[in-house]
Amino acid sequence: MSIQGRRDHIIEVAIKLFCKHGFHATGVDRIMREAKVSKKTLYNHFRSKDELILAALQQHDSVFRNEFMRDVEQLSNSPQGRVLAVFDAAEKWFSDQNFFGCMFVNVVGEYSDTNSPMRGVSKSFKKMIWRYIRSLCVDAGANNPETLANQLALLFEGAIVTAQINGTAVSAGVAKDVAAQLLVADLAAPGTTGTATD
Amino acid sequence: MSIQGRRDHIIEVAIKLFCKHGFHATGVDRIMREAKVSKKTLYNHFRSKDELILAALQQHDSVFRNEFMRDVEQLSNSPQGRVLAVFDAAEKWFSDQNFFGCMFVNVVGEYSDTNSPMRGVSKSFKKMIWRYIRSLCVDAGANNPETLANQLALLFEGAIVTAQINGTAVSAGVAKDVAAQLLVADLAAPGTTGTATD
DNA sequence: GTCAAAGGAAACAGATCGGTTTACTTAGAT
DNA sequence: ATCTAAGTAAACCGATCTGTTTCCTTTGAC
Repeated sequence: MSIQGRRDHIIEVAIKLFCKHGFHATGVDRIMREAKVSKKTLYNHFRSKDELILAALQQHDSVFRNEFMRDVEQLSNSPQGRVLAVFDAAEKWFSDQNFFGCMFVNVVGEYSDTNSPMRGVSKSFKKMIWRYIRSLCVDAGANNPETLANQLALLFEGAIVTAQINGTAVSAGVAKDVAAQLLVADLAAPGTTGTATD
Repeated sequence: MSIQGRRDHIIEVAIKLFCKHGFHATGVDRIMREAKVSKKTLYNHFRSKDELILAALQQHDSVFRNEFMRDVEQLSNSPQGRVLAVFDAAEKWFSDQNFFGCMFVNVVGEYSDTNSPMRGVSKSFKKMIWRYIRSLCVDAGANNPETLANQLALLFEGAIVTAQINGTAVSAGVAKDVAAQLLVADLAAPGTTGTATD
């Protein structure tokens, strides 16, 4: 296996374990055992467990972003339909066998220090999601895309956590219903300027 | 100090540490040190760390429930105002120096086993919140209190997580705006029967 | 074929983990 | 005053934690 492929494999295994068991509960020994890699190799690729966590978060950001956007765009072709398709993509995500909530929410629960690099990655991930939703709102012709994106992002977040705790994907449908109401309300509304929440 | 008071004091310290640093990251040594209690005493009150975690969750459930409901009821006197006051109480909560997100969301991120007692406590906490919101909706004369409660609970959850990640309380205001729209829409709607999401 | 870089297995280090035990002290009810 | 229940401090247990080191094998470029 190539050197980069090995590194990616370690990260992939780490992501799975971090999502399932959390960050402090997942030891380096377990990651190397399940990745079938020696400890020396792991520490040759990552200077510390914290750096591996950061690399895992960044990789997950990239992978999730691509898969999620692809799903949304495949689920609907109309601009307004895509705004709502966010919640269909969410439902698919929640239904996955390996859904354990949002990795970026989970990491923030274990690292409360505001200056922690993990929190920085989480914030930027959520901002990326918000920008994506906003772009969908703009494409849909929203009068207040920023405000609408704030609202939809909140629904999205709530649906994730609710699905995680209750172990069902139905929250995605609830969120989608609200999203549809908010979208039609916005399209009928006068164009006042909204602001971002972050 | 009374025997019950000592037990409560340990739990209180444990809650603070679990919220701030997470569950796996908080060792019993640190809890006993900060509670100024010997290890023998701690294990005299709790058979294991897991039992202490459970006791902390249950205690937090009770304390939070009472404080939150009191806040909501103090923030508004009208039935419809109280539905929205949920988000004013949330804003107050998010603004607290010691706000580190929802303890019940955080614990689920560290214990993914569906049969874990921690997850059971989390589910029942969220169900309690949902029932409270529903009762407020009923009092407000909602046509579809169950559906409306599903929607408002989702917004509530989203506001919590967003406040936790971004470190600001503005998400409460966003959620409140949406809640107001949903409430007026419900009051103007025909009475179809909704269902719970859990 | 040779040589260097990388990997594997395992021992090792020092700290911390959850949890038990020992020996001694305190406080309260009788 | 006495006796018991509960407390403390600290040693101790085996396991696990992150991270390093040693020694030996593999592999790929030249």
